[in-house]
Amino acid sequence: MIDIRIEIKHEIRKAFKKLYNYSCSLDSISIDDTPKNFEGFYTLIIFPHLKKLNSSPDEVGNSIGKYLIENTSIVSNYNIIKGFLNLDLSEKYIITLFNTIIKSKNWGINSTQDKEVMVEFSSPNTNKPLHLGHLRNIFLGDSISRIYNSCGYKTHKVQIINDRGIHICKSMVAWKNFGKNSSPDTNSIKGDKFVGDYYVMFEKEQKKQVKKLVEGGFDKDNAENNTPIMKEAIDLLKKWENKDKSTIELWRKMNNWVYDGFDKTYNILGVSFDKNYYESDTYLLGKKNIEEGVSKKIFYREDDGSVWVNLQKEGLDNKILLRSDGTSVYMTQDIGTAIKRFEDYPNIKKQVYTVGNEQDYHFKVLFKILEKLDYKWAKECYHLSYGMIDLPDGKMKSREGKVVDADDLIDHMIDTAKERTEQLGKIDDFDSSDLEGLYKKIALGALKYYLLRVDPKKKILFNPQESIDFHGNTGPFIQYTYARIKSIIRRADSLGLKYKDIDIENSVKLTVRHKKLINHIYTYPSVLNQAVENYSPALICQFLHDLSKLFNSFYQDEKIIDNIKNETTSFKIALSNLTSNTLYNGLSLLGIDVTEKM
RNA sequence: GCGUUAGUAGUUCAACUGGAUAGAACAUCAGAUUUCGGCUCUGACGGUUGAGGGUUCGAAUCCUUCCUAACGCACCA
Repeated sequence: MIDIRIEIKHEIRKAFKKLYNYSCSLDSISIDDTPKNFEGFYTLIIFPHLKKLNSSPDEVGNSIGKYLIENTSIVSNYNIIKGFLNLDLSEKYIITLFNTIIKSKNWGINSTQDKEVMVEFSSPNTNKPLHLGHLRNIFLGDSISRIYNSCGYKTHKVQIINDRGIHICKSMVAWKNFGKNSSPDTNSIKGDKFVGDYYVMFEKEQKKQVKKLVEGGFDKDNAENNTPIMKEAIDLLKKWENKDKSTIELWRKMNNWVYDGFDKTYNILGVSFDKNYYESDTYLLGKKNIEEGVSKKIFYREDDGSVWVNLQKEGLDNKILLRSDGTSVYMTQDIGTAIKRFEDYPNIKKQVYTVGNEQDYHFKVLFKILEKLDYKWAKECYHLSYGMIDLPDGKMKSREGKVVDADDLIDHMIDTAKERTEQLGKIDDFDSSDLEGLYKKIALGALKYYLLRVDPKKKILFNPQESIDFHGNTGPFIQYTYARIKSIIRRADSLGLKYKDIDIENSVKLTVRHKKLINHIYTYPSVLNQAVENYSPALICQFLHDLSKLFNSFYQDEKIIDNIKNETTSFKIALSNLTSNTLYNGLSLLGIDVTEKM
């Protein structure tokens, strides 16, 4: 596909040369979209060139405008306002664009898969169920990997599961003490919820015991590590590290409950992973890599035995890599995991870590360390950092139990979707299993879109009312537009109207709405490129919302299947069909399903 | 204290990386359906872009000083 802007830039450069004997680079020519309230599609900004041209904006605008009309087939008209030259695209050119899109079959999709990329996301701890924060992470990571995929990359979706450490031992202790051999099955609740409840139980009991100790004269910091129940947890962690059989068994059992629960949630969300990395597998690798770094003098060992890296030259600080007792810290296993991943997949061009912005500094340090260790791929590691989610009454705090549970939220969204859809009463020809699928699609469409439409870097204020809104800039609005078009297509099919593989000739009269719609669809591939470059599904949301508005406006303005049924009718159906295909493709990159009726 | 990031209509978000009169959506108000799906469309209202200073043809965007908020600066994960 040819980028329209670049094509225009080339022509303008030629015009400058020919009319003014003025040479400039393509980059110095800036072409913008023409703002809505002015006539035209693209706008040349003349100001930057005035000095060199030694002329006035009007003069330059007129001569360039005339040149483009006479010497290219792109421009049919122009107007100049101040130093801005607004260019109208010719019908002939728009028709070329239209035919290009029609012939490409899958506009915007690059299925070469000749590059590889790894995307890490989700990566939960195993002591708590997934919450709203995870959902943003999961949707982002999943969407980014889908976007990569449609831009020609083979993608590997992975997560690192924090399955080991004091947190899971806390759940284990609580279960041993209060669990009475119960299980998710006996209590008929999801496994992750089950284990999470024991974690909460631990924290409650811990609080009680700390209070007791403090009353007995302990100072607070000391008390936290000296309660009987905490001692038990620490003891369990030691046993785990020494591979105590019954401890490992319990650990495995509880983690498996959690994985069962996670799988159910992932399943509803429609996300999956190609490979899981487990901290329990990789934390020892990191230690090995660090010892090697010490012997190469990249890291240094303090007298007490702890290992550090000095990053002051890089503008950062010193960072500990191994504790004095030889145990690993977070950074340790991240180093090991990164190295292992590039060993597992030597061809990946890029590794994307989807992790919240609270860890910006951590990843800066990690990538610097990998660079110091002389891994060439270190610069291909990218931290896809995203903002936290705030609730109307403040920040989510998982330690205080102030979280929005993922499953509860989804259930609630599905209920709302059901309620609203029933009110509309357009579902007579659905059977009950269709309906269940329909509500789920709408609910998740709303939720995914709501969390993806905001620039990842920015924090999100989660407003429960707005998140389940189906009007305006929302997922269901776009799903509705799709369903609406599909209804037209069904009708066209039943009437035997032709709209596929048509070649539009000049006999079709294009309106401004047609032209805007075609131009918009034509830019889809460049939107995808931008989305990849900026790691931003939000750009796709915006594109789809604009596309839906353009279509609905066109739909309202004129009858698509009219009585005339000539080439123009075919064209309008084809344009609708093209719109629905693009909506379908775009939504699928957000992980949002469409529905033929709703 | 130091560092990072942010602050835009009443609210939630945009602004093509320095371009025009800062755009959408929600909410509010006024309209549109003998019609292919009204979860739609067309308008109106709404702004000193946190504040001041600077850079230039031109600043929400770059520099600077304040103010406010979040996060980070652990032998936590």
